[in-house]
Amino acid sequence: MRPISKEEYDLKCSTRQLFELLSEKWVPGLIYVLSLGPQRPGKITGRLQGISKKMLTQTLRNLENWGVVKRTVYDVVPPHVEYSLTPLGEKMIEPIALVHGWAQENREDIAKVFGQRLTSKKPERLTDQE
Amino acid sequence: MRPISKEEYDLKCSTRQLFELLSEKWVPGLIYVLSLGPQRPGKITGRLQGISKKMLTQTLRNLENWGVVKRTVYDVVPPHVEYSLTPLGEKMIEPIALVHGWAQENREDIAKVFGQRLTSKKPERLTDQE
DNA sequence: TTCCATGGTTACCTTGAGGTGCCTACTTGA
DNA sequence: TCAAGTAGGCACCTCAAGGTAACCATGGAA
Repeated sequence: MRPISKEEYDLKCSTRQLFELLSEKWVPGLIYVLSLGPQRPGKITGRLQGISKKMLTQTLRNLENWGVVKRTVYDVVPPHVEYSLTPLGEKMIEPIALVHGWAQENREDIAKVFGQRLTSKKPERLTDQE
Repeated sequence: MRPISKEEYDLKCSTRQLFELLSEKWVPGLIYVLSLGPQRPGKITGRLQGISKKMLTQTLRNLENWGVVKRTVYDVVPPHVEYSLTPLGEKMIEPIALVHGWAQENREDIAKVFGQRLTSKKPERLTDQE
């Protein structure tokens, strides 16, 4: 009935690991943007509202080391660099797309929760049990 | 062809918001555990390897404020408290289950990436472009 | 000869998420 | 009278994620 198996949510649980990977602030966004096709850094910055140059480079460097992203340099001037997904990266689109699809269908609910989250960072029970 | 729409990944993008919600360390795990049925804190701690008492309470309190989790107190002694998902919480199972399912099918890939991640926290280009 | 665009690197700093430990309150049982 | 189990609050601390800003190298345009 419930859709999730009873597997322990332990440190070696792949679900937990995946969430840990995807919880790095710019990772899902970057994979998402690159899923639209190979991109130059400038373009990526334009599409990822709010990312700084440092975080862009850093996250790309990480994804590169993980084998998720490929960096291609064209030896011209001014420098021309392009980032694209590796086959492994292409695979990672799927879970992101799944979440994306769900998020689109449940905008209102997310907005509701997200609003609550913003207004009460410090946890506080709103209505006290009597 | 590509499964993700061209919607900007901006601050109001529900996908981004959802990832932000789910990236809180214990949130997916807690929703997952509660998806197995209402649970008492002791039981939850047992199932969520590594969570501290403080983080359990804090995360539960947050989820409660967001309307995702319901807290029920039975006035007996010793105290008996139970946490369960609200209808909204039940809805949130779905994206988590989707990621969960994908993670199960792609354990090896995740392990590969996750391993890389652990060995190189500080980003460093492994092979230099010549 | 100064400026711009490109793609980075580096040092520095702040913030807050998350961890540890100790305290309370209640009642039952040894 | 003291321990133990239950639920949780509170103070404190640390580490690292992530932000800002300045700097470098290059060559063509103005």
